Amino acid sequence: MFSKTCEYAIRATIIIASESQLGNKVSLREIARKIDSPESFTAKILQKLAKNKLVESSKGNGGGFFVSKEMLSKVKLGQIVLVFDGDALYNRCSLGLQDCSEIKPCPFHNQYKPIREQLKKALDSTDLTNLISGLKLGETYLKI
Amino acid sequence: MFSKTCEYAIRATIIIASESQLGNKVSLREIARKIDSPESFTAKILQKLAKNKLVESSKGNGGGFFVSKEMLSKVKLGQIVLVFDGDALYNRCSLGLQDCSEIKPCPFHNQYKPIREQLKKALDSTDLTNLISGLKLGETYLKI
DNA sequence: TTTGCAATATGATTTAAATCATATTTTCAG
DNA sequence: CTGAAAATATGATTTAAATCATATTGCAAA
Repeated sequence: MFSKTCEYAIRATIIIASESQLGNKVSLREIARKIDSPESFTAKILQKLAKNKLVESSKGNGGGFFVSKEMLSKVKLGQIVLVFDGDALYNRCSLGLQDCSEIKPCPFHNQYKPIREQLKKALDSTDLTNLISGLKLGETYLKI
Repeated sequence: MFSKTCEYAIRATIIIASESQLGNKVSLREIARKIDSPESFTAKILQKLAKNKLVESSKGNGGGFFVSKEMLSKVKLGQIVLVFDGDALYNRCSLGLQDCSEIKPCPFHNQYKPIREQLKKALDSTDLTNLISGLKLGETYLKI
């Protein structure tokens, strides 16, 4: 569904959010290790996250990645997906037709529509707090 | 959502089903033209469809691709997706975690689960007849 | 039984995604 | 004010998906 890069981005953001709630910053090295992704690849992803203000970062000794308290509830999963995979998931015709729309639906459009809407809703209503709350409680996991 | 190859495959199958209902066979050339896909690429896709018995084919003069009446209701959209994209859509963790499961769900698992099930249901309950019925009525379209 | 049409088989190329590597800049601690 | 830690910037490589090209096989009609 999501690109691999996007999957990594989401996992990285969850790590950052999770640590931030404990008051910690996380370094690239630590994130890469925790999401089992090569460092230089992870670096690019984190840069993009930071540039798009989905996470914050500070350079230098003692620096790292983090999110502020407000961001925990403001940043939605859908925003991460949008940055890394664009709006294809939301708008692209499931059969790849250029002209597919409400007034000229493709043969699968009407069956797919409610599913896409449900997905959109889930992505846009899930914020970072939602994603990390289960982790602390031991109800959800982020291990490979 | 689907790979491009899979999208082409679905469109091709719809064309074939649609023509079959009128008693016609369709040639590779015609299909490629109608789904706006290069011939040699389309050829590979059609071969795979035929090999997996999702469509039938006959060689030689007057030959072409077609589906029998029974197949129109037996072949489900989900089967085409399975052949071309595998079961990733059904089983792969949305965050790419190997261990994600009901007992060790990832942070998005529970939100995603109902959506995936709805999608699975839609794919497995949509047969070729469903896909072509709207076309004849002018309610759905397959043009680029 | 030959000829042309049409599917089949296989391999090569191109393109985009994923991954890897290195150099630069910034910040803090000492 | 210097050195190490850390993010940032950019480019190269690898891998997989998508696309292109050509040769082969089978069928049916003339």
